[in-house]
Amino acid sequence: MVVDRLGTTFAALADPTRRAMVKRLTRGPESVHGLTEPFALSQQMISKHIAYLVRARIVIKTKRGRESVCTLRPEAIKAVSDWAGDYRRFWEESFDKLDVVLKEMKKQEAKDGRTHN
Amino acid sequence: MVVDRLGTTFAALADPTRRAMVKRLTRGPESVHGLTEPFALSQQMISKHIAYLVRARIVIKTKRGRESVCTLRPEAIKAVSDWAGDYRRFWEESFDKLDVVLKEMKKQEAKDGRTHN
DNA sequence: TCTATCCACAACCATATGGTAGTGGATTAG
DNA sequence: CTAATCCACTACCATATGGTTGTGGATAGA
Repeated sequence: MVVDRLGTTFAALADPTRRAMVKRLTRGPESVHGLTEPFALSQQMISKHIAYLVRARIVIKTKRGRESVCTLRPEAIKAVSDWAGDYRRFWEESFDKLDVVLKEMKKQEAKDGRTHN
Repeated sequence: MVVDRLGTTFAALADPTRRAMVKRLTRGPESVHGLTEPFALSQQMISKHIAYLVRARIVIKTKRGRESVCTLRPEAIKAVSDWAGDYRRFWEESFDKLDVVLKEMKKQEAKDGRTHN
């Protein structure tokens, strides 16, 4: 896997559990234990998932007493948004074309007097 | 892997080769052969990568003669954009807070008369 | 001090994926 | 018809990851 930074970010976000963690962390920092509760997964798996998020720089982990507190780094998610934003024009054009096609089809249907089903 | 639809999309986009393919496909549909040329990868690997993109519904493949033509589906990338957009408010708030912190630091520096380096 | 809690580390297994090599079907060009 | 091109399919290997189990360190609370 020749995975670059953005690729690591995408890979980390591919797992629904990790995306749920990210969502939860938007409410504020949370301990590993706090992140374990809603997920019905072992503490070890949660730690592993967090490790992936940390490696992708989506989350920062700091020790405070016997707890490890996880904090969300917004830059990583912004990078995803920026990447997708580059394709905005493409899909907007595509949807415009699709719109044209749909209108053509409707016209055709009107001529045919029925659909192709 | 309990990967849902969006997860499959993220996983497909984790590979830089596949993201490069997506970029190329914004210029219009392309045959498998056409996608092979710029990547210095075997035809088999390109086919595999395309298969992942197809499975994630990012690309549609249609046969035309002896060629398979790949076309980009903008909806999939829009889904990524929409996902990241949900976090927009979070990171904008975060950056505002960061801004405040930075200004506080500058004030402090002015008082100290020097930086902490 | 003693115990419970929070967490990390290691070993282990199954599966998905990145990558190579070989082959053969289908279509196009000569 | 024959050869070259485009592409899919299979087998094979190495590694990363999802997941479990067991364990032990460190801290907080009694």
